[in-house]
This record gives sequence, structure tokens and C-alpha cells, in this order.
Amino acid sequence: MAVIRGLRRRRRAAAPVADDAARTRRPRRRIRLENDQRRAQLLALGIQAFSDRTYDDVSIDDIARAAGISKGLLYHYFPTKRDLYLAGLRTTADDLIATTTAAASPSLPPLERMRAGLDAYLDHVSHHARPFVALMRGGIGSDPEVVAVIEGVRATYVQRFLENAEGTPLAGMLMANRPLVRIAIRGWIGFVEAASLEWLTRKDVERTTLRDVLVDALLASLRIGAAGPSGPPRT
Amino acid sequence: MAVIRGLRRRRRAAAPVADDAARTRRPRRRIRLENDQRRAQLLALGIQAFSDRTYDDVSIDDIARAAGISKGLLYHYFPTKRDLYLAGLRTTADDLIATTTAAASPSLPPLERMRAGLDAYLDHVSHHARPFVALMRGGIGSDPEVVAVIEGVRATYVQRFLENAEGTPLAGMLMANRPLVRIAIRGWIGFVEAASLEWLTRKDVERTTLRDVLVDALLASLRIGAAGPSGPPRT
DNA sequence: AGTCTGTATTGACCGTCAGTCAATAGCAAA
DNA sequence: TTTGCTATTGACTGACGGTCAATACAGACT
Repeated sequence: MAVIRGLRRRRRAAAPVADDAARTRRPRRRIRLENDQRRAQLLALGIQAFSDRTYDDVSIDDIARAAGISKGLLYHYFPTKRDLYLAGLRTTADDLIATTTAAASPSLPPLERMRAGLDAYLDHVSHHARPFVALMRGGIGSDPEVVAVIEGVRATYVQRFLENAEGTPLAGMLMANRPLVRIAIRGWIGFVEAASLEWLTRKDVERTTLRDVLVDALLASLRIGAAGPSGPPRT
Repeated sequence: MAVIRGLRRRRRAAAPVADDAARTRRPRRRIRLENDQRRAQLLALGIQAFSDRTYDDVSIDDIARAAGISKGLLYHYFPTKRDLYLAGLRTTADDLIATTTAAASPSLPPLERMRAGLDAYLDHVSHHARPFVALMRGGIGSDPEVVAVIEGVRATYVQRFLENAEGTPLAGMLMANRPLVRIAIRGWIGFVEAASLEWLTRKDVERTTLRDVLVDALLASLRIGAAGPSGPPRT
């Protein structure tokens, strides 16, 4: 017992106003911004804050102070702390999808397209490591809306992938064993995320090598899912 | 603007003491428990609470009330809400590892052992779905200690796996291309987790089938990791 | 120049919650 | 019965998320 750790998590800044200054301070000139600009500013600050610190360790007052506005105004733009968090999460997720979608041009042959998409994915991920990790870890665990955003990204990829496969010789195989193919694809996405995280922490593998591993893993996963597992050795 | 949603998340119970009752109530007999029993009770209640609700939606007062004790006592056992949460997380993680370890008897041949371990894993996972999902989603995002617990589980499996492979013909291959094999194994664990989650939500595949898929995926991953990716077609 | 008007902005305020601490009551040994 | 240990209480605090009526800024229109 008597464990010492724990304590308050947040540190307060020292008392901000010297007693003399209180007299001097003028009503503090308001800076008026266009609706969209303010919103964008707050969103950016929010993403940054939630990437650096835990959800609980970020206080609305902090963000308001960083933006140089009052807390009330922040609540005018985002009715809830959770809303601010979610808006940031959605932006991050949308960025990721937009980047990869742009790179995976439909004019490319399927496999080539897959490679281009993965290249963009890994590139984006390594340039936005903090927000990406925050996204994947899901800042507020098990919150349904948070889960929805993350699952949304995955679902988008699954769908995009199936569209991509359409017309190729794979298509028939994929349709034949639906539930298992679903599992295989979801599993592969889990593979990609886990491998990316591992790759981000120790960067001891070329990006192109990792990309090729991921492609190979996808093909293997599909083969297993479509044909069914080999099963234990028949004795 | 003027979005209506948001609001307070927690509901309060109606005023607990009728004014008459205040007079009647005796000082409420204290129930004294042995240190270990109390701790176990609170731990169990904590796990349940955090499995059902979000971290933020669980209040210490709720748990104390459910246990029939004062908040102060709860803080005697767990110095912080986060500590209670972490203790529950660790228990859940330890359970998982203990179950799978027990099932994967070293006396079995490697592949057989792998199968037994995965069977136990899937079995455990489907019987403890709520806490498992809560564990995987990481209740407090990006909190270093929470991440440490989850990563700990994965690291344990990686290590246990490498030990298992020792002495088999695989061993040499695995050592040859370390970084890529690491990535392959971590990726495969991501595969297992994602596939399990998918399997839990729609249970449209036999457990044994899934187990065999996972085994096949493992072998494929290792092959790719050890031999290196096939790479883009050499033209 | 004035003054009007819509809206971006403020700051004081509230209820709740995590966390603290000195005082107290149950139990076992003497 | 008394003593001593410790499990237990409950009142208290500071901070934080969230609310709201009042206010000051900017551009439009005399």
C-alpha cells in the first residue's frame, strides 16, 4: 500500500496575473476571425494536442489558451470536447484515405495499383507518424463513434479493394467463399497496421521492401481465404 | 450551429435520501473484509465496469457504490482511477496469456502446439468477448502504460513463438533475416487480432476453420519474411 | 462621419468528478 | 475489558467540462 505515484496529472501554470498588472490590463483587444478560419485553427490545435497527450491530459482550457480565445468560444465551434476530438480524428482519417486514393490510379493494372496505394500509405504514415499512431490507438477506447471512424477507414479499404478486384480473374474466387474472404481481408488489414507500427518504431527495412511484403501477404491471405485453409494433416 | 447533441454523459440517480430517512438511518454497519478479498472484489467490479462503459463514463463513485463501500476506501486500494483501470487490464491480459500457455503444451510437436494455442486463444476470446475487445481497443488511448500492457501481450507471443521454433528446421531461416521476420510476426499477430475481432462480430465461420486459416497465414507470413518478398515482376 | 446590425467573442458561473485526509469503528490478542 | 492495529468512513478541495446572457467588433447603409 501507500504507493506514492498517481497524483494529479495536469500541471497548472503559475499564477498568471501579478496584482499590479490587474490594474493595468486593458479589456484585451478581441481578434475577430472568419468562421472557417477559427474552426480550422481550433481543429489544427486539437489534432496537435491530442497527438501529443492523452485525451484526459488535454484540457479544453489549454487549447483555448493556446488559441488565444476564451473557452466559451471554443464551445461555440465544438459543442463538446469529444466533438473536437472526433473532428480531428475524422480529418486525419480523411487525409489518409484521400492520399492513398489519389495515388492508386484506376488506370493502373490491379497489382500495380495496389503497390502504388501501399507506397502512398507507408509514405503518408511515416510523414504523419504521431497523428497516425494516435488514430490507430483510438484516443478514447471503445467509444462507439471513435471506433466508427477507425472502422470506417478499414471498411473503405475493403470496399475499394473489392472494386479493384472486380473484373480480374480473382473476382470469382473471392465471391465463392465470402465469410472466409472477409476474414482474410480484415486480417490482412490488421497485418498492414501492425507491420506499419513495427516499421515506424524501428526503421530497419526499406519502404519498398515492406511494400512488397505487404503485397505478398495480401496475395497469400486471399489464397487462403478463397480456397479455405489446408487444415491439419489428414492422417 | 446550436447543435443540440453533446450534453452531459453521466446520469445521476435521483436524490438518494428522503429527509425523513436521514433521521432513521443508523451509522451503517461497516463490513470489514480481508485486504486481499476487498482488492479482488474491487478489481472484478472494475473490470466489469470498464468492459461495459467508456473510461470516462465510469465514475469512481459508481464503483464504490456498487461495492457498498466509501470512495475513500477504494482509493486506499487503488491510488488512482487509472491504477484501477490498469490493474484490470493487466489481469485480463494475464488471464489470456495463462490460458493459452497452459494449452500449448511443450510436449506437442511445434505445429500441433501452435494449433492448440490458437484453439485456446479463440476459445478464451469468445468466452470473454467484452473484456477482450476492451483490452484490444485500449481503453485510454495512447497512454504509455496502457500501450505497454497490450504490447506486452504481443511481445510475449513473439518470444514464446521464437522459443517454440527453436530446434525446428525453421530456426535457421528465421535468424537469417531478422528485421523482416520481426515485421512478419508482428504483422501476423495483427492479422490474428483483426481476424478474431471480425470473427467475434459475425460468427459465421467455424472456430476450427478460423484456427486453420490463422496457422496457414502464419506459415505464409514466415515464408515471406524469411525469404524476402518476391518483389515487382522483373521485366 | 455616424449608427445600425449580425455575429464572433467574452467571462462569470454551475455541477460533477477525481483525489485527500483526519477521524472512527471493527476485530483479535493480551 | 482494554489495547492496538488497520480497514473504513465522509466531509472537503481544486479542477475540469459545459452553459449562457451580455458585449464588442466589422462592415453596410445612411
